[in-house]
Amino acid sequence: MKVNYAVKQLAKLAGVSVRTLHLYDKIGLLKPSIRTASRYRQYGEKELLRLQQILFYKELDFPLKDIIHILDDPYFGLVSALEGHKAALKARKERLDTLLNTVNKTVNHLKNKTMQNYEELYEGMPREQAAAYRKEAIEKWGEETVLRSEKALLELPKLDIERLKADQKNIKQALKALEGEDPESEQVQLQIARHYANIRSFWGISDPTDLKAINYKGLAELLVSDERYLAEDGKPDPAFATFMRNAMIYFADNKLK
Amino acid sequence: MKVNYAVKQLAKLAGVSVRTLHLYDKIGLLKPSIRTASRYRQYGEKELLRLQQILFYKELDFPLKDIIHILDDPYFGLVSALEGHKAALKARKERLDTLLNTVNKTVNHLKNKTMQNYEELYEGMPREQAAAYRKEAIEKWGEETVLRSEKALLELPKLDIERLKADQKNIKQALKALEGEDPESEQVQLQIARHYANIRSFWGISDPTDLKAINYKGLAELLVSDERYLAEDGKPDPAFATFMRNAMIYFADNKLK
DNA sequence: AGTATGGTATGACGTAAGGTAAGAGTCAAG
DNA sequence: CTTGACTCTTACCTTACGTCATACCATACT
Repeated sequence: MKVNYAVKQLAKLAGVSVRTLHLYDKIGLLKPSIRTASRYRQYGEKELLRLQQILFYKELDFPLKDIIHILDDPYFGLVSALEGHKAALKARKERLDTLLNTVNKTVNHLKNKTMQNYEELYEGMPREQAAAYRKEAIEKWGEETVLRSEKALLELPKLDIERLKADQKNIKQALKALEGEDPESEQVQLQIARHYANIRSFWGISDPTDLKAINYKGLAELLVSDERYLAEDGKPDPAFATFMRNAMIYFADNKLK
Repeated sequence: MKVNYAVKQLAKLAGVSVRTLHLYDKIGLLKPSIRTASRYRQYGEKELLRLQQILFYKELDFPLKDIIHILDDPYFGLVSALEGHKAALKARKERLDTLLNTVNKTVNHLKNKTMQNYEELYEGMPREQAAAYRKEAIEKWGEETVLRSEKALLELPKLDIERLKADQKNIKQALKALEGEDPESEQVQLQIARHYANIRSFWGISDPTDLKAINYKGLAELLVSDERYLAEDGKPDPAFATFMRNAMIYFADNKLK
């Protein structure tokens, strides 16, 4: 009563892939007991047992070359090999401990330099205002985008965020000073371009196609429909809102593709 | 005052190989600041700093692809990446713990099934006799060989060693029964061949060239010069020693190459 | 008998992070 | 002008397979 397994059967039995058995055959780790006339591999019980042993040593992270020796050379120093292996494993574990320590330290270090929470992120705005801001941003760009960007913002070093916020303030001030100019003038458009880049940065959008003209125009409409976005000091400024909307729309239509 | 490093200089400074810098250049991880007219790479201070950062993340086991993103994309979620990495490191550590446990168990299991010490290995012989046996073996085959074989023997499952010992006894008894025969007869030579194989196994010599004819003949001479080697029960047997020596020498001269 | 389905064999390419080597060009010093 | 030290690019090698691509084989169904 001899039992024969085809490659796939043996593979399923042992939980390995057919490719693996092909490989083991080629490197002489596990040869089929026979080949059929059409060169199909046939494995018997002995091979199944050997495969179990192979998998055991493989689980111990022995390279296949060593496993060949372990199984084929009865005088192979198995115990010393295991002891040596144990030492190697210990060393690797210690290295991992060191790594974990370093990673922890790094994370803490970074966290101290980053925003701690959403209040801080939206600081400067009244709480309800921040909530509304967020809600509308979600409506405009979708929840996923906003969450992703917030996550990125929270991980950004404080200085960078402060820089972004400061930039935004500067841009608005520069625009405010240009309020009498033609919204299509080069000076205004330059500031609008800065604003666009800043918005993209703030939302963590690196792929230009992610914030298309249509979105930016939507943001422009948002400006006039809710003056809150332009209230530097809490006081609305509808004239400036309209001015900026026009500049943004022109920018979106002409400079963005 | 600008400082320029050639590849080898930078490599030495940072403790990496030139090939590594070539690779980092090719994958866009660290490009030289300029190339000389003859396409020699030149690195500046900025590149040195970047290399330091690269090595930091590399020590944390980040793949180079990730490091590119970490360094080039300011919106890369570094903290989440680190947290995720920490989780991966923890998982690897736990796996290592499991492995260490298994290895330990395996070693203990094996040790229980193997010889514990040299006394046990040479058991059956009086202690001084074992020491002399060992000393002469060292003279014959060299200390390294003997130590290696003893190490192998000590790691061999008990059953196997017992089998070897039993075989040796059997062979000698079979030869004793053939003492009146022609040493060159096929029956005798068959047993001698078994003896030779046994000796080889016992000394853990798997490479046939390691125990050449000359050694085996040396062992044969040893037999008559010191009858202890044939004293089954402690009583010398010079006639049998001579018989066996002849058989061995014939075997060595004719069957071994 | 022909075909649809699915197992099989072989070979080749790709992976991560370089090591190693080959063949050719470059630089500074003696 | 030669020698030795450097450098360039190209390309193959490593581990333990995964993933095709191509072609052959086997069995069941029509």
